[in-house]
Amino acid sequence: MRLSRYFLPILKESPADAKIVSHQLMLRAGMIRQEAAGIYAWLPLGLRVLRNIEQIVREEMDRAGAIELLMPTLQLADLWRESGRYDAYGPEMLRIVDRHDRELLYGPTNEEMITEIFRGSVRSYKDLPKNLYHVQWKFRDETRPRFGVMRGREFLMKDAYSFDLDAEGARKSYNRMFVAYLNLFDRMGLKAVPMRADTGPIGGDLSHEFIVLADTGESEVFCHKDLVEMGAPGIDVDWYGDLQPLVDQRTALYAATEEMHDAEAFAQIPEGDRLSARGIEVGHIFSFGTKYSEPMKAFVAGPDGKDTPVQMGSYGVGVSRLLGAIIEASHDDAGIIWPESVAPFDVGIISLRVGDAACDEACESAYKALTLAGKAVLYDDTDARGGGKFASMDLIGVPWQMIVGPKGIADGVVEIKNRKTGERQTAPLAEVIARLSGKAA
RNA sequence: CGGAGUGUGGCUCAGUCUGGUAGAGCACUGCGUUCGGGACGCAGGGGUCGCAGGUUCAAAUCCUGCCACUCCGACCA
Repeated sequence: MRLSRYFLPILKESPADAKIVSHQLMLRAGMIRQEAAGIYAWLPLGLRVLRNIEQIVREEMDRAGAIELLMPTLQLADLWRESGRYDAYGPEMLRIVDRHDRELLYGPTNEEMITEIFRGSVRSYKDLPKNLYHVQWKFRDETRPRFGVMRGREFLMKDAYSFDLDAEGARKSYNRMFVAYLNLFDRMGLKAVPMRADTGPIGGDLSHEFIVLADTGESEVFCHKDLVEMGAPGIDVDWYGDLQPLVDQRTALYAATEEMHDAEAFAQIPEGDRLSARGIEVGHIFSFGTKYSEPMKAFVAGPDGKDTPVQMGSYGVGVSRLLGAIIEASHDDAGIIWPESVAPFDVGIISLRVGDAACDEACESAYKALTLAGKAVLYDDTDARGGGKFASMDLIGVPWQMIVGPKGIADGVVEIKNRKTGERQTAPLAEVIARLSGKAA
């Protein structure tokens, strides 16, 4: 993408409304624009990152055996009356009436609808287990939206729903998601710690929140510090085998959110290993048995031919919130430092002298070669001054930056800079192109 | 929902107390000089001061009502 043809409204000053660094940087980098309290338009740069994150989530869900579909944002009130949640949910649910006076709602979550879809098609235990998910916009009418996309009213969520014949199967489904979540957050460069969590209005008995530690986080959390550095299991796991040991490994040590905190148990941990911190909830998984399948009559025939309500679980990832979480975890004074896996562009090319024939030619050839190699390239071909270009490229966090100036080109070399380490080297143009072409996107 | 604030050009804000021709910086447009880490000069364009009423010779400024947004708290898979 040539910057001269792109839409990238960068702000030099930080809008006064933004109180936390991720919100400020998203606004300054021209990723989002607020349209109403807790409601944002996603500008091109923000959308690119959102899509990258979404794609990682999707890949890890698919790998763990979940199947993607897409449910609508609007749902019938009657569906929610079946589970009893239409009245239970309260003013956080946005209720809408259509021209025929039919009561609708903008979905805050989809347990009811997925249960309705499931019961309409599945009759036999032989079709189990199943895990269906989608990535869709949700709306929750929070009394006080804040912190940009971290607590918006409209937000993008991945929600998966599992269906099993019995509790043992449900536990396996839960474990698959547990492991998939560890991998998915790891791929985004995040250290997310699973913690025992309250089930809230979703209900159920087993639940973990995945928490990214950050001072600006909204939740107070307590855990053993070793959990933070425990790496992800990796993708080479036997998804339909026994995942319990992997899960046990991560749940044996103490970790709980404020609601589930047990001060006595926490005190048992050696003092130096205790971690009391704030965190951002980026995922939340639940196992809730027959809470919805029972009242909504989602039954399957078991081996004995008798109908039994299916065992369910639901598994959420706050996709739009993750942008905020990643920025909170990875930035410096100059701006965002995107992990390469989610960066909006892989490589930035900065031309220091637009109009200089040799300089233009070098930039064009690099731009062409890298684009053909499948890299997402942001080519700053504007005639702004160097300093501003460096600042912008750093602000939006492009991981690799290639700096092309007339002085270097006279000797056939360009400068290459890594956003994260700040390391800069000078090397021949062809060599730099070859190196950057080979880097994993 | 309780408490506290803010709405003035695209952005950050001054001006409001004490009514009297709407301002600054950044951004933008044109010309010129510049050019290796946010340049400089000159000349420009752009705002019914959140909305509606009221007071007044005169309202961004005073009064009333409404709307929107922000912050602290409560709330929140």
